[in-house]
Amino acid sequence: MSLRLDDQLCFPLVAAARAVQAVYRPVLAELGLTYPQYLVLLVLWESDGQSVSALGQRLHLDSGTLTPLLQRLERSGLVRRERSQPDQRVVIVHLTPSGDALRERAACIPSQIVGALGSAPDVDLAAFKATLQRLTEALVMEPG
Amino acid sequence: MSLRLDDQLCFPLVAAARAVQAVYRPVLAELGLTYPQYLVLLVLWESDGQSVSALGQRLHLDSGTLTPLLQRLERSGLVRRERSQPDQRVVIVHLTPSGDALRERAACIPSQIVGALGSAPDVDLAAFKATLQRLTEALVMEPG
DNA sequence: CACAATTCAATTGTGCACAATACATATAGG
DNA sequence: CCTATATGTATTGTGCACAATTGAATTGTG
Repeated sequence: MSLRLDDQLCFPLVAAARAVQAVYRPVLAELGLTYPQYLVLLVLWESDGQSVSALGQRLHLDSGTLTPLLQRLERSGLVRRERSQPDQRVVIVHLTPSGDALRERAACIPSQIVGALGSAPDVDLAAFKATLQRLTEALVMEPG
Repeated sequence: MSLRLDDQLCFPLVAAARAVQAVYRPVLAELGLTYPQYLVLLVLWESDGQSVSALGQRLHLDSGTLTPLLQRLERSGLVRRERSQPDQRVVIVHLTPSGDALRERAACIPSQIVGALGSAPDVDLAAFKATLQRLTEALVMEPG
């Protein structure tokens, strides 16, 4: 194994992740969202009223990342946070009506993004995604 | 296109990038490096004495990211920054002897990482890397 | 019941990513 | 030469990622 940048696997992966987020950025900016905020909303649109730790498991993020992010979403009026009655340690995140309504405005985003990605030729998206998921799962289970 | 998290391409990509960086983290911590700092050193080990903007082009990073990162590497004694004589706007980054010497200690990193990734079965690394690079290039050239 | 261990969120601190701006230097046109 | 424009880095501000710690609340065990 060499130390040449072009021989590394990780750099293309990280660079691609940054590049794709850059495609989302202007689209999401119109909704006043960042990409990680959008991910949180995706999860809540699927199933509202989840705890911080449940969101963290789904997105592989910890409370140090989620707490301030959720506070910003709360200041934007998109979510509401409240302690669970049965377990006061747990904070449940709910969509507000405005957060729920944003779902309709976001509906067109996936196709917009796919359109922008369309110029990447000959990429088997399904297989590519499967590879990414296998890789992530293998690493998350890892030594640590 | 749906808004379900599992249907998105981008999230697996971003999650995989984070997971791979997490594999590097403890390995690089022994050298006192972060992953982006390691990338900068990879580029300098290939070819010492590059400008900030040249590093930025190679790594797709701007001065707002690189300037403080390089200042930290300078405080660590691994690089030296000096203005180019012919063009005083340009800052050239040089490896110090200690930065150059670190290359030997880093030599074993790629194989360590490949070992950790080895548990991700059935991933054709070469094809996967090619896909990532095609994707990144297509996006970098894009509209913006 | 009491107390230890665990769980969950929040906080703090460091570092990266990027937009916007500022500022110095360099180059070109007149 | 002198000014307009372009270039290269640095700075500032916002937001994300993560380690480490804190503190409250819950659960398990004796």
